[in-house]
Amino acid sequence: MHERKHNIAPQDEAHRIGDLLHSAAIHLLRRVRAQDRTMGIGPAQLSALSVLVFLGPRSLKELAEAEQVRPPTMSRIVAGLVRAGLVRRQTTTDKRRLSLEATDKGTKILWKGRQRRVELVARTLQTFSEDEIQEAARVAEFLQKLVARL
Amino acid sequence: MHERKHNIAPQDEAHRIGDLLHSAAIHLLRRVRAQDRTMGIGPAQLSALSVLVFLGPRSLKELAEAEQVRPPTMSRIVAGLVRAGLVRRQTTTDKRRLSLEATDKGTKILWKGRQRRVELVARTLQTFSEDEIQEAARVAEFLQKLVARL
DNA sequence: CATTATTGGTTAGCATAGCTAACTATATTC
DNA sequence: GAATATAGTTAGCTATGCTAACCAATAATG
Repeated sequence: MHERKHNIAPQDEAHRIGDLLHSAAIHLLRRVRAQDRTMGIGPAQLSALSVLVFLGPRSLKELAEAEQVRPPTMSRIVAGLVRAGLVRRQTTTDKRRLSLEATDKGTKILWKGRQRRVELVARTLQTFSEDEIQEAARVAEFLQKLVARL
Repeated sequence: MHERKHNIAPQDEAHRIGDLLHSAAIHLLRRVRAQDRTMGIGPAQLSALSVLVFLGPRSLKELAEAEQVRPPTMSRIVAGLVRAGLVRRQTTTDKRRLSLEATDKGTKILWKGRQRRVELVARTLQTFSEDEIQEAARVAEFLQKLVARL
């Protein structure tokens, strides 16, 4: 056996890190979710709406895939958004398909919601030092890279 | 106005980072959640169970606070865990209060679930270089610190 | 070109998880 | 001992997840 004093086996380390990330993600979202409830739109609706606003119109299936949920689930989420006047169903040449797009109201609401959700994290970050904020930027970018590869 | 060429205003930067973190957290959990469903225990139950396993017995109220949910919500989560034989309700000297503790079965299930959830992240991490894994470790620790201050 | 298969979305029905309001039982306080 | 406070539960609402079963429209195939 090789000497491994202060070295953890890489796969154990990967698990430990995965664990920490997972836990951090859960708690971050729990905190943020509390902000969401103040405006009458659920987290799944807000997330789906953000896809339409930032990535543009999508079919229901595409939206479901982007959001990692099944079509019936997305169908209901969209129904809620349409009911609230935040999303429009447009027909296309292929009459099976829908083109889902955010309304102006939806776009406005999204920005406001986004602001609120992010506010909490941003406020906390502002209590950090300059150096720490820079580190936070690196952290966020790394996470983005990681999640993209997931 | 002061010269600010390559410097973004700190509060904007904080918002940008908050946004990235928020988005990363959502997508990380979406991916991981798919793994969860393969074993018959929901995310809220798993998360509550993990508190009991890793931090020890708790009253219902304490558990609700740790998990950032209201007591009635936790009451039902616990009911599910008890029904599944993963958690035990113990009476205490104060007969209003409960001591909730994980059973052996609960502890075993948790470890298995945890393994699966983390697996995906760990597998992805293993495709990274040594340096990147070290960076990931710093990232995870920073996030932990951030979330703790939230 | 008619039939069959595939694809896109919805509906129905189930479970989990979040909430508030209202209730019961026990402790605490005056 | 009576009033008040605290711990949990129950009831009832909404939102989100799923699968199975369905309809409508398109694509593929004989």
